[in-house]
Amino acid sequence: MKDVAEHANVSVSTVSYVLNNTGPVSADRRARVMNAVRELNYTPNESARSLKRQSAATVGLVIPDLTNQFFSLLAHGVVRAAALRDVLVVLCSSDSAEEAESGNARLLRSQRVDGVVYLTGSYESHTALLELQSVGPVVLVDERIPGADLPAVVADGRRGAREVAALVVGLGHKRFACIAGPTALWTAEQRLAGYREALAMGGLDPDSMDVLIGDYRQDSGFELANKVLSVPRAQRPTALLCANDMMAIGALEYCRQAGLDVPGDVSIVGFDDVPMAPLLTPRLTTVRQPAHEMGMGAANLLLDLIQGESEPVIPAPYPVQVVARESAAKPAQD
Amino acid sequence: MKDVAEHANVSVSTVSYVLNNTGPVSADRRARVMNAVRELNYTPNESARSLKRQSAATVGLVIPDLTNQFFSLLAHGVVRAAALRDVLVVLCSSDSAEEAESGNARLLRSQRVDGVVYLTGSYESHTALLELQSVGPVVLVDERIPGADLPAVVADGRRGAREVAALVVGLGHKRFACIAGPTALWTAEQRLAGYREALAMGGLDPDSMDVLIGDYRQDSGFELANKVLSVPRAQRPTALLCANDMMAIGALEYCRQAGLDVPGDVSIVGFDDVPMAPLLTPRLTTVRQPAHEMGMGAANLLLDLIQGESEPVIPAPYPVQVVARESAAKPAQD
DNA sequence: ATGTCACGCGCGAACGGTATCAAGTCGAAC
DNA sequence: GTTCGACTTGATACCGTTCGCGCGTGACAT
Repeated sequence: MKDVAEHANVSVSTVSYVLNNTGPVSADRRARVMNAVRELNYTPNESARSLKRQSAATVGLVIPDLTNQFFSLLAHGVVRAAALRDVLVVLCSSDSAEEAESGNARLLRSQRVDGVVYLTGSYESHTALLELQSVGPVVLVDERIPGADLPAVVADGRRGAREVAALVVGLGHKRFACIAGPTALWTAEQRLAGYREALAMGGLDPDSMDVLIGDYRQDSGFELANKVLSVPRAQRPTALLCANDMMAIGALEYCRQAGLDVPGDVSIVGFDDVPMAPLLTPRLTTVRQPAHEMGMGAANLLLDLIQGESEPVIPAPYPVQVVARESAAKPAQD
Repeated sequence: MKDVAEHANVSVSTVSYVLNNTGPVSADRRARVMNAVRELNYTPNESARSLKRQSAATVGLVIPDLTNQFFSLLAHGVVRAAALRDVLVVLCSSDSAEEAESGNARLLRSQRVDGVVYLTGSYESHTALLELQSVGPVVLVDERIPGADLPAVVADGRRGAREVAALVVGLGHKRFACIAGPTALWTAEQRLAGYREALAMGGLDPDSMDVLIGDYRQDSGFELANKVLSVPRAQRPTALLCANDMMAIGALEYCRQAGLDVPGDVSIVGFDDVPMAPLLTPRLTTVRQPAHEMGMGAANLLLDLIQGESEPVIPAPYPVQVVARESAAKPAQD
């Protein structure tokens, strides 16, 4: 920068002024500076900037499982929105407990990021989250924590669940089972509530539905499907409501291995509408969440929060849409 | 830090010494400092550190398409390995041309990252890459650039392609078509070469194979399958070699829509073995690349390069493994 | 008992910017 | 012709760390 100043015959402050568009600089000096910058191929040192400014133009993104396409779509949205505002994104995996802990804890509190977008997965320790919050803004995605009122970007999961379950009820199913998400998770709870509402509205007893708790991963979908479906046909549920697509995929896989026909023997629906959903056999009936938009929304919300200008405008729940495919159909006539 | 020093009745330099384990410090002073650190809940300011040290303990990761599970697995490997060495990862999408350009260019040259792991996708502008290289180490993953001798982490794609093609040849197929990757990509070329070798070894004329150039995305797989398969049955290839799984999935989807049976009418194989591959119908025969390991390998290589101590030990190509499933079978008897 | 030496420790100067504030220039108005 | 003010510009302190030096003190050898 000193070089640039010399080269342009001005002082460093002037260079700073033109680079940041702060302070008035006459046209010719500005031009001289710009030329010098170009000739010297100069780029400001961001470390120095963030040191002085006490902000890093960087946000953290903690994500439970990149393999879940719903999360990668979200991540992409975050990266995109951040890039549009000239902000970098550092990626943290919270796949395992240690990763979550070691990574997140030291992350924020070292001035390397100005805030974080937190996608919460199956594993949960809210303490880590609250600790994060003490250092900078945190926005939650696809989750909401009842106690603290953290800004959160969510979709209308309850409604989506209700609608997709209503669809299945409308098909004539009577015996339901549900592979739910971790009870600690608000969204999981919402979806379950939605399912039950739909049953009730369809004149069915919500309590008759078998509820199994999964962890949003494919494996647990497989195992729980095994548990709930490997019973005599007469007691077997004819419809399986899965709280996300990964678990639905696991359930589908179980059925395939167990020789159960979907939707002939059992209807299965998921939640999220990951890109993979329409590629399965049968194509998965599910509820579409606008993952990419939610990611962008979260990033923008966080950045607004950080800049602190517009006070936090927490977005309304994003609309969801049930997409009916082939994995749910009329139950076989008994 | 000054607070810590005061609180422990030592000078700031002493604090720095104990925090970095540099310089000799007596036991009791060290203890006092540690206590003060704990009591004050102090964390060093990383911006200041990187300013002084001229390094950021951060690497960049540029990735073409997070939705492709092969890439997300790789990304996870990179993040994991980096975390193990206390290094942050900033994520850059090179999904579209502008993203690639705006993101990458300013990324490295601002001292915010010490190097980058570059996953090259379908879109390519080597110029951007070379520019990156002028500022810090760059390691390529799943790609190699003939001209420049960049350190690269690759799998033995040629061998994998040869073996999977040999498998299909062994099944008795005679009419082959291939949906290849972009010709600009070394790995794409390697795989194609492998396919041709296998044909030759099987006594078939490699030039008889129809080669279509895709871009590694699902859509192009669909379209090219359409192009090559929508011909009278007698001329239709009985085996379709796809240079990655996403395109194979597209091809599978085309067959489904066109009413073509796989593998009855046409056998299809992919490359990568993404987690989704065994979930398709039919389960996709493909070649497994150790994506996670490659990601970790790349990160470790990059970090070695950055530390500059051990001179770059470019790893040998990672072994691949053909995994035979159901999408390739004997051709129908004519 | 005294001179040396090594080991611990603290001072102060960078690292590369930003922003405050005082100084300087110039035109206009009295 | 002088004063005032608007508009630019430059010098400088500081952001939080790291690290090269030099100094003081204890131990050891003579």
